[in-house]
Amino acid sequence: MKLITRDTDYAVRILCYLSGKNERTAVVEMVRELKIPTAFLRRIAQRLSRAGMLTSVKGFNGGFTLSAKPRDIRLLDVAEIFQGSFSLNDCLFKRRICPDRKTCFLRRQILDIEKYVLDKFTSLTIGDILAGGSIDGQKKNNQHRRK
Amino acid sequence: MKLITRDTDYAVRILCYLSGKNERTAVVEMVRELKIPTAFLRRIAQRLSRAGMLTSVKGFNGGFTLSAKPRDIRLLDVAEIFQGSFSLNDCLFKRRICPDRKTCFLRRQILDIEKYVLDKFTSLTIGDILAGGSIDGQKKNNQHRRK
DNA sequence: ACAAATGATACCAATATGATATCATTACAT
DNA sequence: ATGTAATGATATCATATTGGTATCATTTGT
Repeated sequence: MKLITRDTDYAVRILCYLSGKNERTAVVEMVRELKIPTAFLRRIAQRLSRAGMLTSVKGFNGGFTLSAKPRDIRLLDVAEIFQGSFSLNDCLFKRRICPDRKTCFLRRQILDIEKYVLDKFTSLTIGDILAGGSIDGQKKNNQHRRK
Repeated sequence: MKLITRDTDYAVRILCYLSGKNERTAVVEMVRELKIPTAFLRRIAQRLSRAGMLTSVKGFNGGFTLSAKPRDIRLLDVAEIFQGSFSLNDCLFKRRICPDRKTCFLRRQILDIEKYVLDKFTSLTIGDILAGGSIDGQKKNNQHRRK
């Protein structure tokens, strides 16, 4: 059971790092700070850029900046870039008509659980992560104030 | 985001089917009823057997029977046979010391969500699935009575 | 001895994951 | 104008997981 992949994890770190900076930041600098393999970090930053989460500037002194406020970047949207849709529609049984009532019930249970995960991923933002981490974990249980 | 794999799904169907039967049941019969490819069903039944959920009898007139009451077979245990441990320990960061507080916070959130999933999978049993399905979905919201 | 069953494995194709490498393009500085 | 520092786009690769098949060994009732 793996809710987020390494790409998503790295993306979150990149977004958090850029939240604390006002200037454009080049990949080389991020690599230095975040210990993520250069080529990999580059690809992740590019994907975030294409997705509109980062704004990029090419050429000399180029680099990346956050396109939105940390508070407005939802974990769900980050995760979907790298892990595909979290939509509840694509369950195992997509293509066939419900074979019997029993497995239908299971399916409903699974969908309920997935919905819970979806809600959590939707309400958690980069801002929450920054806040949760910077005050030594004391604000740990405050992250749902926007629900 | 896929909470259960096809093996687990098929295993649940097999367990549900055997719940409704008192005699030993051979793979051929299950295949007829459950529309699962023979070789695949066989492998799944064997794994369930090795895990102690089914009791098998070899030879002429052999087959499988449930080893426990439906109410005592937890979805968690079924899923773990096919999908490995749902333990919360194996997060992405297993091998390294927590690189910074921000991602630690993320990790805690992820672990909390995983714990929720774990709880659900633990409380749901084959018995619940049978009950949920057999009364035309009317008992849909009753499945947590044992929590 | 035969046939009907499971046990144990080995294998295979497709996809996802984690990561690297390369060439093209842009843009500043001189 | 040219070199260099940057991102853009993509191709490639190794490994693991998933979904499924095939085969041979073993057991057992008739």
